[in-house]
Amino acid sequence: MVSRPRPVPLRPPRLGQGPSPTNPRTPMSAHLLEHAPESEPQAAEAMGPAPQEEHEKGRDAFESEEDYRLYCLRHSAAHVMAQAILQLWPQARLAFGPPIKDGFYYDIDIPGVTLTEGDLERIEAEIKAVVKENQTFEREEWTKEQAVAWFGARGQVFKVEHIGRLPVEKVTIYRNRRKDGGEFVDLCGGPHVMRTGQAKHIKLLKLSGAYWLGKAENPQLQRVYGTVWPTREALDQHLFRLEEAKKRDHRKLGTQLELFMFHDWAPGAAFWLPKGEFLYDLLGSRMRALLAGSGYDVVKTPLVFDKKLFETSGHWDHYQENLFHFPEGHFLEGQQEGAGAEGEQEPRILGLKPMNCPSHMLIFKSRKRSYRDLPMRIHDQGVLHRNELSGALSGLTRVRQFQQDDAHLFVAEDQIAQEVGRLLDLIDRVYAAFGMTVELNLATRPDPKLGSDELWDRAEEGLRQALVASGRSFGMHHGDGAFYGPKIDFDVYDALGRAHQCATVQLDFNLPRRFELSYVGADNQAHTPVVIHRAVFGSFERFIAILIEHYGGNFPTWLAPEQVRVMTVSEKSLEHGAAVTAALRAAGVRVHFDDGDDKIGYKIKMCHGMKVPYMAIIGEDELANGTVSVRSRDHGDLGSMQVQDFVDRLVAESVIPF
RNA sequence: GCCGAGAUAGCUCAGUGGUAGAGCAGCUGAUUCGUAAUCAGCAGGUCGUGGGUUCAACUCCCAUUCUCGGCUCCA
Repeated sequence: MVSRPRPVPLRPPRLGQGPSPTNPRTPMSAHLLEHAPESEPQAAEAMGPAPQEEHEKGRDAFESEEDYRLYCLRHSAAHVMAQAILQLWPQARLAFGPPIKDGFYYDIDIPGVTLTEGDLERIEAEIKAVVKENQTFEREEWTKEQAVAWFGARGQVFKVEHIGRLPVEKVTIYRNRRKDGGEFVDLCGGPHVMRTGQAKHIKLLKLSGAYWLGKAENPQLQRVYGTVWPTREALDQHLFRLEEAKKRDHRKLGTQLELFMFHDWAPGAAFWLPKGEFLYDLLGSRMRALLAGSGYDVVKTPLVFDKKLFETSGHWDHYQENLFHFPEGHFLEGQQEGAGAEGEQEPRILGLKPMNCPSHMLIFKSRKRSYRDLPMRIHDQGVLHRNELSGALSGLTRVRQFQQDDAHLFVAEDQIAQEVGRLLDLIDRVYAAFGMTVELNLATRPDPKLGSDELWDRAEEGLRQALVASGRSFGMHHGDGAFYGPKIDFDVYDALGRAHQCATVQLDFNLPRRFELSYVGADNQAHTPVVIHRAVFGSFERFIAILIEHYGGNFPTWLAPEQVRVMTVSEKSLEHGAAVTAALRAAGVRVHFDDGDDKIGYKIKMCHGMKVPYMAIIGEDELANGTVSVRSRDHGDLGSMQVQDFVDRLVAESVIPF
């Protein structure tokens, strides 16, 4: 029952992390300090004075001064935008407008108005006016009665509702006075920057829907996203970074590199084309081999189960909306009415498994287990289906059919620390191979939870010990564990500094109980094992999407579906080209021979488009000398070398580094 | 599922009620060429699907499917 790892929002890259070929980051702190560049007179004003101090969320809440100041700036930008929107649509009702990673948003309801992309420009123009006025953010404290009266009189129903929920005596409000005598007043805990002029480098990005308080039964609001930075340069860099990310979009590269496709008739399920299937298979088979050699039992389990399995696991009650299920038998159009007639037995209900864990419980339970069998590790790359909401599907990152490098470890309580230690090593080893860094956090007991405090104490302590023993630094996510057990959250950072959650290690006290698992201990008594859900890649689909974007499609030689393209200069060298191709192929190199009659420049251009790591150019010189002229995708013309040297080089670079 | 946007040739895209276009890719021919696009010709689309309005619909309206941006969900 491994929770599906989810992408997490962009985070800034950490120093010293993996390869950052296009690491666009500029040290922000420089801009945020007192002395701004001379060319940016506004910036001196913008970043000079520290943000206002008297507020609920203080400096201490942030990791760095830089984070703190950006938070204030972005929070303030949301106010500036809200003011602009109220100028354009006085009937607008404001909900929440928080700062977020790289920017801010504001949720707004404008009765009778649906914002369009074109409106963003209008709002931006109005924002410029507010920025230019350089209004002061004036902080005031009001009683709740005052605030309710003020916002109520102005139709700000969301603010009024929110005030009612605030567990405080007095609320803070921030006031901006306009030159035309008007003013913008917003309920807000702060903190803010001093003046609206500081939000000069701002850009609105997109529109979307969002529910009031995030609940689908509540009214839907319009959310306007924007980004704001201390300097023009930082804003431009951020916009450039967004463009870069767009170029690396796995959906675009997936088409361009012929890795996978989708079809309307199988929404949320990928077709893996030969080159994509190569990646999929390489990762899967390598992982299977790796695990089989380190004490795992590799299995394959059914896709379709009687609903009883899911009733036992609890999925039927708690996960049914994501479960594909159907009555056994044939679906005949027009015959549904007759079903369930008197005397007829209810058809058996079948479901497609959304997770592997229940099947693994059945395997454990299939015979009497001894403490000598533990830890028992079952690995399964079975096909899983989850009926995700149609609007949630997105490329390979959000699909309905996928596979995981999933395993369940059945352990005795006192084996938790050691097993988790092994997992940390494994996860490090794998992510290091891709040049990705991993950050760890221990997620502890939530409320409500299953199991006694003593059990949680021991389990959390086991995880903590494993983390400490590994020598890795880790943080705490208090209360973020699953209700059935604590877990370790892994944040994996890619080349663009974006964090993803792929790997997972979760303890589970629940499933062993539901399936009534037990093993015989050395004391000849029955004991309940603890289950550890664990995955390294998570879903192959999403991991491959991350890899595509991490490398920008430029896969290293060991991973590239096509490693070398041999290309002839003219038909005079066809024979030598074929011989070189054969030599590479005989050595196991993934090679394609371009023997067409196009010019060599054109062949190179096409080959670059497919991001093949090496080109072997074969002309009359190479024919005469028995050599190849090698061009690298990443380093250009490497000159000529002996065929065997080239083959050796490719073979050496083909070693899978994990 | 909800809000918004979109769907035109294999790909990227133009086309605001009057007979569907471009570039690349493809095919055929010519060309045999040395490190990021050789030339010419040909072929290719029921404009996502189904209804409707209209003399006339890629274009306007309705429904629907899928995709995208978010929300939501992921015990």
